[in-house]
Amino acid sequence: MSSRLPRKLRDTIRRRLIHWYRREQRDLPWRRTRDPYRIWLSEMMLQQTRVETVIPYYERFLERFPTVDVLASADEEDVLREWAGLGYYARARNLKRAAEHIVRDHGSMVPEDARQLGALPGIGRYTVGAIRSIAFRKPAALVDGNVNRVLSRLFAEPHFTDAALWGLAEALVSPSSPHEFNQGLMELGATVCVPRKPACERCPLTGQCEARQMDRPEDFPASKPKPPPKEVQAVSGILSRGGTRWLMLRRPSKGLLGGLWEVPSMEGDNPKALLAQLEERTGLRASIKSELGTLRHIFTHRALTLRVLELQAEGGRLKRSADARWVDAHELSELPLSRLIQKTLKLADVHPSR
DNA sequence: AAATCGGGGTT
DNA sequence: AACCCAGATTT
Repeated sequence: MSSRLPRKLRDTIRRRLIHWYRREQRDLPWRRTRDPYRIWLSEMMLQQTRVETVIPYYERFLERFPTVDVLASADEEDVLREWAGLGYYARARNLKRAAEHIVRDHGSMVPEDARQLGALPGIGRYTVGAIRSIAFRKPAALVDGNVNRVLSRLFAEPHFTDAALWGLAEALVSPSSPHEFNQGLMELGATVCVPRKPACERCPLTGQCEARQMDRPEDFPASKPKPPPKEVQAVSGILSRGGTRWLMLRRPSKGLLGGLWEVPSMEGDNPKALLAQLEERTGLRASIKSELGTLRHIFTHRALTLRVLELQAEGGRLKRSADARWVDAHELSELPLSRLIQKTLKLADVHPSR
């Protein structure tokens, strides 16, 4: 693959991109540090998540978990709570598990070695390249959505294979300043070479860009048609005790919203089934007191229509369990809650308070 | 190779 | 409403 990249072109791209990045880079929190732990954290949060969304989470997370040792010895629930609202919660569980590995097996130091990094949970090919190039200044390549778009346009290739893309990235990466080159590629994709209406007049690589030459930047890369999210019905029930405590259940650790807390819920549109499941799981009997309303919530691959009911306690006693609790408004604020549950509680006029 | 896994900003 | 974001993991 590198054989198809003339050395002169490679050097021009490197030089122009790095110069542009030095001049135009945004001032972002993780660009003010070389602490590998902080670089790693930023990369985990930035997976499929925009810079502007991540910044406040990043700052708060580091106040609470300033070092890999603090993170490794923290409770998973506390880690999830700092992550709540950011999405893709497996990232937080993997981050915590990886921190434990690093403390136990690597003397609390984030490893430089690609194999050791890649063996950590939640760290794939992209994140290995990001940590090695940005934190350790190793000439490691990386490919993310931005890099894919920039390279596809540079070479007017609508359907790069992964192998071709990674081969190009490896051939291109600057050995003398890999951190600036890689971040420059991503920065360009994020601020100039954007998916729609790219600002080619501000691009340092217009002279090298084949898509620009064809005046068709938006044709690259070709986007694949994605199936629409599957429509799903669900029903939730709010059960309170004296209007001051509410029944909350912990979701299983794996799968959708794993490890987060929710009100009793189930798929389908059958309130009686919900009541039956509630009694089965908690030992509590309840009836339906009122309809609070309907919520619409879109996940990436699922479109949820949720009926929210107010339940009325009819007896029984809560089985002792780590996964079911009566919580007051303060305790509610200390549980990791997804956006969906935050919306559900709001609809029921239940407000977590610190 | 395709499906799963959140949430939100842009256009 | 469509698109996609500093992707990883499971199936």
